[in-house]
Amino acid sequence: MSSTILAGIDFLAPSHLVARQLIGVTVLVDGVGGRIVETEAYDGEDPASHSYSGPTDRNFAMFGPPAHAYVYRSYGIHWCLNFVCREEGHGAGVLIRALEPVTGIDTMVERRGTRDHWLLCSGPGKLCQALGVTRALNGQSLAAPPFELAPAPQGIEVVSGPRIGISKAVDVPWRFGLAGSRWVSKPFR
DNA sequence: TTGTTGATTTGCT
DNA sequence: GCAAATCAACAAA
Repeated sequence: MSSTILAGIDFLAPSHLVARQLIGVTVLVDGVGGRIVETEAYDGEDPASHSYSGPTDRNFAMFGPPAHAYVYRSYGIHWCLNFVCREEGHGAGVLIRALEPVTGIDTMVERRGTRDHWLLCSGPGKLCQALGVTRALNGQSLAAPPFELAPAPQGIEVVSGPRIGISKAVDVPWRFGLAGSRWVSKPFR
C-alpha cells in the first residue's frame, strides 16, 4: 500500500499528474542515471496508449501494481522505459522520454558508443540503452534495486505540450518537461 | 545544412 | 500482413 509513494510521488494519482511530478526526479538504474527532464503520460482511455485495448503479453506490466517499471521494445530496435500508474483500475503509465545525465556518465558513454553528452539520454530509446534498461526490468518494482529514485528539488518550472511520435490523440498536452532544459529530445514552444 | 528512409520485434486484424 | 510511444545513416543542395 504505502509502497505506491516514491520520491514524494503518489503513483495512484492520474498519470498526467504523476508525469508532471516526475520532472526533476533523479532516477538511477544500477547506479547509473540522472534527472528526469521529459515525460509523457498515457492512460487506459487513451487511443495512443498500449493499454487502450486491454492487457497483452507485452503490456501486462502496465496493468500490474503501481510504482513498477514497464519496459517494451519500440520499432523492434529500441527499449522504452515507463513508470506504471493506476487510474481507476485501468492500465496507465508514464513514458520517460529524456533525462539529464548525472551519475555514471562514463558507463553511459561506453554503452551508447558516443562521447557526445547531448545524445546520451535525449530520447526514450537512447535513455534505455544508456541506463542498460532491458526487458529483464519489466514488471520490477521501482522501490527495489537496481532502481533508485530521489525526490525532485522544489521550485522547478514545468512546461507541457503535445506528445511526440504518436499518431492518435496528438492534441492532448500530456508531454511534460523541465522549463529551459537543453536535455529534452525536442524543445518546447 | 535539412529532409527522408531503413532497421527489426511485437501485437493485433 | 501491417503499423508502431524511435533512432541514425545517407542523400541532396
